[in-house]
Amino acid sequence: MIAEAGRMPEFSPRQNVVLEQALRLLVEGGEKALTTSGLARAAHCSKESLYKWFGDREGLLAAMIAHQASKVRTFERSGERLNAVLLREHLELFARDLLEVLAGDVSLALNRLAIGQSNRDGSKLGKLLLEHGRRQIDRRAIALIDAGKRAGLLRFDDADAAYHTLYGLIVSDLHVRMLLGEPGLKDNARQAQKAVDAFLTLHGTQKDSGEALRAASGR
Amino acid sequence: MIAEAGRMPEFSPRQNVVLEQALRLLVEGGEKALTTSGLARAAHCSKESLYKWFGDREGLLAAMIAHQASKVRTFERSGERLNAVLLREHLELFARDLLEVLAGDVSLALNRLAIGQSNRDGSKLGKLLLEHGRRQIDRRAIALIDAGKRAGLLRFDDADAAYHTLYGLIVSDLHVRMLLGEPGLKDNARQAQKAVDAFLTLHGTQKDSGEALRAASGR
DNA sequence: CAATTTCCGTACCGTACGGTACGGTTCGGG
DNA sequence: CCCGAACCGTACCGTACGGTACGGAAATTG
Repeated sequence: MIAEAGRMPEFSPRQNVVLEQALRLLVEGGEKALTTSGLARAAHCSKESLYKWFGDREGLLAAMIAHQASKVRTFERSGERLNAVLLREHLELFARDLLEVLAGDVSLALNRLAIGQSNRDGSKLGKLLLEHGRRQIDRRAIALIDAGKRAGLLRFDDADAAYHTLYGLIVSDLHVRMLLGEPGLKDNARQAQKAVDAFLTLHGTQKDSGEALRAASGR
Repeated sequence: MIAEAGRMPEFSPRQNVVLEQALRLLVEGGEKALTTSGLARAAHCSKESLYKWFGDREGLLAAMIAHQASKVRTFERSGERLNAVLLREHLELFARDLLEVLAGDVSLALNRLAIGQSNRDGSKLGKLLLEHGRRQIDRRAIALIDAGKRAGLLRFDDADAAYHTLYGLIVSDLHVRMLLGEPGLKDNARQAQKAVDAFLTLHGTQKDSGEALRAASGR
């Protein structure tokens, strides 16, 4: 173990190119299309190098998840002072970002891959995907609603429970439906508004309606 | 096409036994464990019979979904007159049933299977799973909340949207987490209560708290 | 420039899958 | 009782995968 944990592995540029090709193959053709031979051909490298760099197939899959996660850094700017309008805007932005991320090609492909493997490998990939892909966005949301509580705009006992409520209101069963092949929503922004309205009805401290606030803030 | 639609295929008893074995193999070992040879061995039938009965592998998977769906008939008793207590109880019962179904071994295995195939076969299995496995429970819930509205106990514009809200409050991201290999909840009933409380806060017409109602009804 | 390491492309190996073919057996109808 | 259909068990075929081995090219190092 090295002192600087959390950002240790990180691959060489050449390896990143290979991982990018691997993701492309996975997105285009699913798990069956991601073969060692196929990846070597597509990325113009040798199978021998693949096994030297990533160990075996599972190591390659794990590397793909880590690589993808390293591309989605979520910024946390919690500097500004919150008011009701700002909180609502940040919540809606989070909701739209979440819906967009979940509907992304690569996200869906990786989730399908991990789910497909999750009952024969002891769900190692599943754990990895949840930790790498989810922790970032979870922390952003919890930090936001915690700030809302400190500013007296939200009321709840358990931040984690409140966050799960928010998540459920935003996503409902959409994620699973998309994983099963259904198309996404026509209007993510509308869904984000509705979800945040409901969330503020449940946990907000002010009685103003979403409509009124949106009218007041000029959209 | 035969006149009696909706319950046409239905397999012979022998075939149902084979399908049951197929589900067992799938639950125990995932998709990789469900091979034609393995199934023939486990079910004491010949591969030739499998191909005669189900066509090919995909036909077998579809038959497994249909077979499983045929076992989960949901009863609709909408006779009795609704009041606030009764509505809440029915909503909580629905929530508990939903959580229990989603956490079931066979349900998780079939969902994993369909999701794993959904980006290489045009999501045919995904459609099938959503239609067979979901329509029943969706209709039960929508009938319930529609009855709630007719009884003046619920208020909403779009029953479908309200149902999706209820679903999100009950399930949140739990289904995906379980598909990825995480264990389920410790207490489904508690989660069901919380979700129904929130749903009634959003769409109920009466201001009584869940706590008060539960105390009044003696649990 | 020479030595050494890294890498590529290909060929190869064992295995296991989906699907087919076939001989022997069971079983129900005439 | 006999015939045909359905079925079982097994053997077989072509294919494609994960993983390894090897010879030669390219790049790195001193």
